[in-house]
Amino acid sequence: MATTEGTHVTRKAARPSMGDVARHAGVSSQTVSRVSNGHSNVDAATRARVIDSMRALGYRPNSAARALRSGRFRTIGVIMFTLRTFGNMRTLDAIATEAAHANYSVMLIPVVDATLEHVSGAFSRLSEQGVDGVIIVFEAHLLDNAEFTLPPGLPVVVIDSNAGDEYTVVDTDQAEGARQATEHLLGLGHRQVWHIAGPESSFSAVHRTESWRRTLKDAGIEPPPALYGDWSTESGHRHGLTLGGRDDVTAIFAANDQMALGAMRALHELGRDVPGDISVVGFDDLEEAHSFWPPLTTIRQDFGEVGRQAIQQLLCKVDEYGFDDEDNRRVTVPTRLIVRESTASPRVRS
Amino acid sequence: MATTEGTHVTRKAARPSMGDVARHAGVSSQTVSRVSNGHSNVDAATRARVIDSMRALGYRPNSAARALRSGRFRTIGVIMFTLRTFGNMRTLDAIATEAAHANYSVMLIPVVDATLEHVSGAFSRLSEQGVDGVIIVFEAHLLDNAEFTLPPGLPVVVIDSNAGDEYTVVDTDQAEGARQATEHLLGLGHRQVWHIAGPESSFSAVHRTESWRRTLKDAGIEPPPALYGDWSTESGHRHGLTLGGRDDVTAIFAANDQMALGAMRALHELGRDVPGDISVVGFDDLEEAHSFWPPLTTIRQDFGEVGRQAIQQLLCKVDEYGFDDEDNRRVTVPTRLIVRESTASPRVRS
DNA sequence: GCGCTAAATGTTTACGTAAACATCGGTGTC
DNA sequence: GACACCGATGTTTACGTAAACATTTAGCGC
Repeated sequence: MATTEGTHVTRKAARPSMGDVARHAGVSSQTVSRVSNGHSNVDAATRARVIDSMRALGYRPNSAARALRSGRFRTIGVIMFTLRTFGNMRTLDAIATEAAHANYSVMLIPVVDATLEHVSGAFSRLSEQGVDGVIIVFEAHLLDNAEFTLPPGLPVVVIDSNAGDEYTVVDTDQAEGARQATEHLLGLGHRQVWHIAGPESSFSAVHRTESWRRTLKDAGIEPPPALYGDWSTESGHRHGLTLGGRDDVTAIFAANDQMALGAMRALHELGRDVPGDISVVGFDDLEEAHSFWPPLTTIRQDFGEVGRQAIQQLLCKVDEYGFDDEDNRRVTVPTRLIVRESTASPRVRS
Repeated sequence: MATTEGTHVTRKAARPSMGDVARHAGVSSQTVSRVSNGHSNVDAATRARVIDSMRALGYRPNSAARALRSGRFRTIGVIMFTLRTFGNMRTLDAIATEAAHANYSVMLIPVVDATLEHVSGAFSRLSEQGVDGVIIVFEAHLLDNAEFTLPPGLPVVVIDSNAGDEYTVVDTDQAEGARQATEHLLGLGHRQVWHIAGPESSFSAVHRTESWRRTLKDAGIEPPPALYGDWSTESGHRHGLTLGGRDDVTAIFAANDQMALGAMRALHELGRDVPGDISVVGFDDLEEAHSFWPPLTTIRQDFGEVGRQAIQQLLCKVDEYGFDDEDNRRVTVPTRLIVRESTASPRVRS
């Protein structure tokens, strides 16, 4: 067991600073700084000597001091409502990977629930922790009544929401995806497409629903009422029972794969064949979707690209920080129809 | 469009510092510091005045300066191999939430692949960024050949691995879970339980496999060879085709839900009934597991508790940093059998 | 060889905070 | 009423870095 004195010594054996390296290499600490930051105006021999000393002493730059001095943290904050959805997880993964590439770290700020209080808390925690920019992954309207005090001038990119013109927005092309799904079913010969929608509080859900409706209208079909779920398999199951009980339903477009899965379970329970009696299309392309029974036809979102774009847009803003804050873009990432075995042409009516 | 001068002014309108607040409130900056840190030895009236000034000026403490001065960052690092598994996502969610409770931020360090190079890179990025402690979520043996230079003395907690006695380890009780799954099947009357295992490079997988084997032996049954997969539905599907083709197979324990799902798809394709012909048990309890067809009997892991325990252990180490570094514990989180409809008693042989 | 330029390096300083120490009243004790 | 003491507040200083400025040295044209 360590004595107090012992621990004190342990603590004292702190990380070496630039000064230590400089002394070891026989140069000034400013030269060490230049080497550390890769400035060009250092003699090759000197640089090598400094690097050797860094190695020898196990020098690591102190990010706090660096941030204090330079005002840059090389860190971006990510505010997320929940990590529990497939899409958010994939997006976060892409963001973190892409940020690491650019030599940025990612600070994760979870928002437990979508109350104003919690969101404000996240923002304030964020502005205390040092970040150079923020990516907000919202699916709600909360940015509208923007009571939030984001530190003014802090670069922001929003994913999965439409925050008007105030911020740069990156998002999957929800409308395009919903159109692909609906047209795929129409193309197979279905005369009508029913829709299990996501919650009306979600922008992506609303976009998908609107696009489904528009696509039907463009095809001269009067859209039936949408059935609103909450993304869960359970809600898909509930609506699946309703739709499966009707003879005139031959095609269902669910706003995500989970609800599609729940609907398919309901259809199984009702003894309806998928796709023989009813075709089902999902949205997302979960890892497991190709192993559902039957393997699910769905719309693949390119979460990786969304994350990449978000980082790219954000870092571009960070670099030009203070020069042209008003330049907010809207980046749209395309979707892809993945055809599997849950869709087929409708049976010819007897 | 902003002029250069304009932007300069914008930049100049920087965040107020303690000095500004102090001047505004007519006190010394040290008093502001005391208020900011909640020290008790400040007069109530003074404190109120300072807080008012903070509000008026929109003061936010500068974390870089604070960290530089105090040596504490109020940040913990999380090193993860991948965010793309259900378990890791849930664990991360719990860690982030729990950390926020304790007023800590989470810095996410992704490791693209499990090469020594990348892991070292993550560690070095980590030690440059300031963190007070690290949670490592590994499933591989990499910690053994610990070439890695974690900053000495940095508190570490490892999840999902067994890193010997060097670190505190928090993990799901893999052995218990596998035993529950196997005994559930035996209890239903199955005479043999086949196992679709996770990769041998994964500690959790190995634990589950060993426990399955031991449970069978304890029941006086000679375990059949395990079929090794890679966690993916695809590998589950492959082994499902093999097992489904044999008449003597009535019960399958898959090491995770995805492989169970893949196996069930294979069984469907072969026309075998689940659970009529063959019972299937998974491991994890994905959100969707209760909507698989049939709803999957599985072992639920309490990822939330794992995250909570990890944070708790880590913060406890952080607080006693330097006093008793050698106190490494092993925390085990229990599992729970969730019985659904993919398991049943075996059909009586004709 | 003179001065000029540019490259390499050193010196000074400030970033915002909090610990350590200093000061100044007031309060209780005998 | 002198003294010690304590609580509230101010003053000084250092944390590790990098920008700004200063200095030295080498190279080069004339």
